[in-house]
Amino acid sequence: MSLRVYDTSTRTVRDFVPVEAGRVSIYLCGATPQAAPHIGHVRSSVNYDVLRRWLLRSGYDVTFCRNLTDIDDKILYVAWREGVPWWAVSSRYARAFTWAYDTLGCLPPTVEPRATGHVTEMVELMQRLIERGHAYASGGDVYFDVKSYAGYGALSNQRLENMREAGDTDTDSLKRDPRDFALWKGEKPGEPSWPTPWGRGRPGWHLECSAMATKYLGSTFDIHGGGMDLIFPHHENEIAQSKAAGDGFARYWMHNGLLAVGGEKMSKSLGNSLLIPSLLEKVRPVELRYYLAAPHYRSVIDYSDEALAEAAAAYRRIEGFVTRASEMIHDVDADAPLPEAFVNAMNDDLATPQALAVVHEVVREGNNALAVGDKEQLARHLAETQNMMDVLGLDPRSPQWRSGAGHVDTDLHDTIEALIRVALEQRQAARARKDYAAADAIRDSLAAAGITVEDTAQGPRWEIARR
RNA sequence: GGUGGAGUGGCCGAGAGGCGAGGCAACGGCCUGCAAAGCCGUGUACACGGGUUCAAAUCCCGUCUCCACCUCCA
Repeated sequence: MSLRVYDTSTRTVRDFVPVEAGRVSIYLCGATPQAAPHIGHVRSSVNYDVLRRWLLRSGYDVTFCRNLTDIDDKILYVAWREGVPWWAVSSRYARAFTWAYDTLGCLPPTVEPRATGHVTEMVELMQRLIERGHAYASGGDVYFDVKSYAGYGALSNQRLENMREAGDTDTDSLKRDPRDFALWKGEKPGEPSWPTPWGRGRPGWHLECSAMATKYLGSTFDIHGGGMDLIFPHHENEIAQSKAAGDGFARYWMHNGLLAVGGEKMSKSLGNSLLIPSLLEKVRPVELRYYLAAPHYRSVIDYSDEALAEAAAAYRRIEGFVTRASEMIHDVDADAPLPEAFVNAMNDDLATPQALAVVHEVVREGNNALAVGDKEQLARHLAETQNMMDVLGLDPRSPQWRSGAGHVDTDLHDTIEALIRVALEQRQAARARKDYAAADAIRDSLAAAGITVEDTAQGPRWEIARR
């Protein structure tokens, strides 16, 4: 079985067949950096990172384009409110998004284009649309004529007559139809602007994605992704612009489910955002990633501290096995085949819940191999576990997750190791003479210093305790 | 009003006609000097009411509740 994905435009799960064999092009709607990223933004990023890693593991070359909308009404508003230039606002929050993506272990995009760097491409696209009779300039603005494009509404499965008017400008009188949307907004005093054949102005929201996706991925490309809330109007409008202009555009549309709090969608405008730094006070980044990657990407995640803590516990079970097994096995085969059940799960529209069930089963078998000292089986189960977790961006042994709590990653490592060794030798001596009070006192002292001790068949082992 | 999605055991979370996904928690056991970790075992859950079927969480009809989108949004 090869990959099948749910395609929003057909509302069915379809076999994935790329335009060009062996290569996959993905466009992901990234952020509008007008505030710090919240957990919902990061969920989207993690979901598509898993898709990308799975395609890479499946042998594809992947071109991954994630845009940054660095100009829009809210950025201008924040800049006005703070009395700083608009580009200072978008740059500041763009850095915050990059930090969040990196912290969660998302691979950097192949290209990360910014809207303001692609005005030329937008102007060209508008010219094509006007020539073909799908757009018109009016009072400095440029609008898309929705009635000129018969497919309008196909993605979101809506009929034009049921749609309300577009509220994207405050000058609806300039529109031929109130449902027409702005491709370009004419210059206003105090706002940044760029020159066009129709006067100065700035991009509308949707145009940039059409212009940038086709610039970097070609007239027709494979997958376009984003949050469910972007289906309408954003993606509907992208399709209208690009297809009306003659491009083939995206062949598969994927949408991740939103993140809710208390049953309500998280969004900047509702003011219920959970920001990344505060979540990282509760769990480690890799545990947060596990929490976001474990449910199916199209389902709603209703955030709770308890569920986050459970996810962290589940991850630690896997991590514990990998850590203990790695002490016995030093060369892991990164090319070892993945369990068939895991492959089937991932190919089935990225069924990460079933994929993780396979991981847990392999971990159980691995723990049994560890218990009986079967190194051959242990090596196999360890390699399988790490390779499966790597597909999910969750391999505990990856450099991404090695530093931080649980690891001594400074030049003090040898010193600390030696000190703990001394204490453990004294404890072993006490145990040997059955002076358990002394042995337990040493263990308690180590625990107070943040070191947990476990006795195993191979002798005591220690770790820096999790917070 | 239009368009989608959801309701599963104490909790999270899959599945989509017949064998109880998986995890967390709990309880019992094994192991341990005691722990920890791990392993083994313990559950008869599918919003409600009807129906189809040898068999329904899954299909059909009806009902209730919740969420998202219908031009700010990932």
